[in-house]
Amino acid sequence: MPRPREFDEDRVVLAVRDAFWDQGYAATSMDDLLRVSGLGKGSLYGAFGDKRRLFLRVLREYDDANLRGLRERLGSAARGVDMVREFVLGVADDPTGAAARRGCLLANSTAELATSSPDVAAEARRSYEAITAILTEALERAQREGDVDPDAYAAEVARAVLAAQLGVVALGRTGMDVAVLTEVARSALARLLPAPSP
Amino acid sequence: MPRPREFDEDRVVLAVRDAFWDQGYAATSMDDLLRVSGLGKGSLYGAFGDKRRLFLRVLREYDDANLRGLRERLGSAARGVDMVREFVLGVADDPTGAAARRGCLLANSTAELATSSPDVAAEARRSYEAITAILTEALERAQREGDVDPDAYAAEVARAVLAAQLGVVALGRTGMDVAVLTEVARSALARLLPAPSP
DNA sequence: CGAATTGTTGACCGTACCGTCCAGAACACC
DNA sequence: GGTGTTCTGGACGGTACGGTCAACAATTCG
Repeated sequence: MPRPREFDEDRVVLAVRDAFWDQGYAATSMDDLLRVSGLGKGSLYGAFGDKRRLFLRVLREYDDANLRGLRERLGSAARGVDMVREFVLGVADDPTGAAARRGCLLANSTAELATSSPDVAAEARRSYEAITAILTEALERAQREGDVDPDAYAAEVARAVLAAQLGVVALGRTGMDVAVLTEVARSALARLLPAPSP
Repeated sequence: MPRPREFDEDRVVLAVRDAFWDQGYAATSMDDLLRVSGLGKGSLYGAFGDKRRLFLRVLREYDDANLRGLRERLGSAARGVDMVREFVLGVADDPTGAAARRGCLLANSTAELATSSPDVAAEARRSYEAITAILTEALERAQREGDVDPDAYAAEVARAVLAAQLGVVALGRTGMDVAVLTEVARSALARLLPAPSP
């Protein structure tokens, strides 16, 4: 009996995500969101609730997509160590530097909102723990494959790798030269992944 | 001939800094700043200009104080490597975790504003380059003192250490357990600072 | 004491904010 | 075709926003 939706929820979430990503949460107005989504006020509020709820949904979907992508890359990587390296080096992959300047929506949001919004902080913990688990798995595989020192504690290395990646993300946001950024990622990786004694 | 100021500029800058630090730039209103500074509107605008100018001044003074502190610690450290270790471990120093949750004003601001404000991005580049230089000096001293592999390229290690510290700062902001955060810092340091072959 | 200069206060302006609400439109089912 | 249900668009309200301004206060110098 009901009237059907005229819009695709996923498209709206993506459009809204980009707005939050580029401007930050507080600096993005509801008018901005209406503009980029193309919806009217009643539709947006009816389908997603207020600004805060919409943002949290966008953030969760962003994180979930991100985790799915990492698991896929782990599954398809030739070697476990490749996935770990790509995780860090990928931050500086775009030669124009645009992706690095944009950074990560989760990292940006955590920095902006963690103090005032426990939900965002909790989401960040959830996401980073999941990433750590994936990296740990990748590193354990790398140990079996002989690419990483089997005596290292994989979970500990995973956390250090995550920290390094987050640092590279933070540096990328400053707009520093992409070549230098790549060098930072490369040198951090070289030291964090202990090579097996031959 | 003029009427003297009734307030201390430095106190105002510190109070305003705390407001921006805790709430972020966009979420802090001019009314908030008037409240925490205790000034009237005319005084604040007369002495510091608009919100944006005031923020940039606060950020610059924060950075300068930060760099001064690092140089002092380098000067007073018993060994160069101690200063480097303290730089990373200090993030998780507060056992209550409050300092870690608060994070770094520069890192928070860069994540929130780098896209929309070139001034903030430039300030971040300036600050991180200066920190890299200080860390490089500390690491070169550590090499002379026999605490770090003399064959390592100090500037490269310095950049990796900075990335690791920024990563720990980012993780700290999520409110994760301080003990775990300390372990992350410790394990990253252990791998980033190549010990000299004995 | 008077003139000149700067600091202070808070009223005021126009705008933009977020969220609600309602009248009408579009469909499904009978 | 009628009825019930949801969706849509925009008008509307109350508030808070950043910033300006003018009147008044405090001081220094002549």
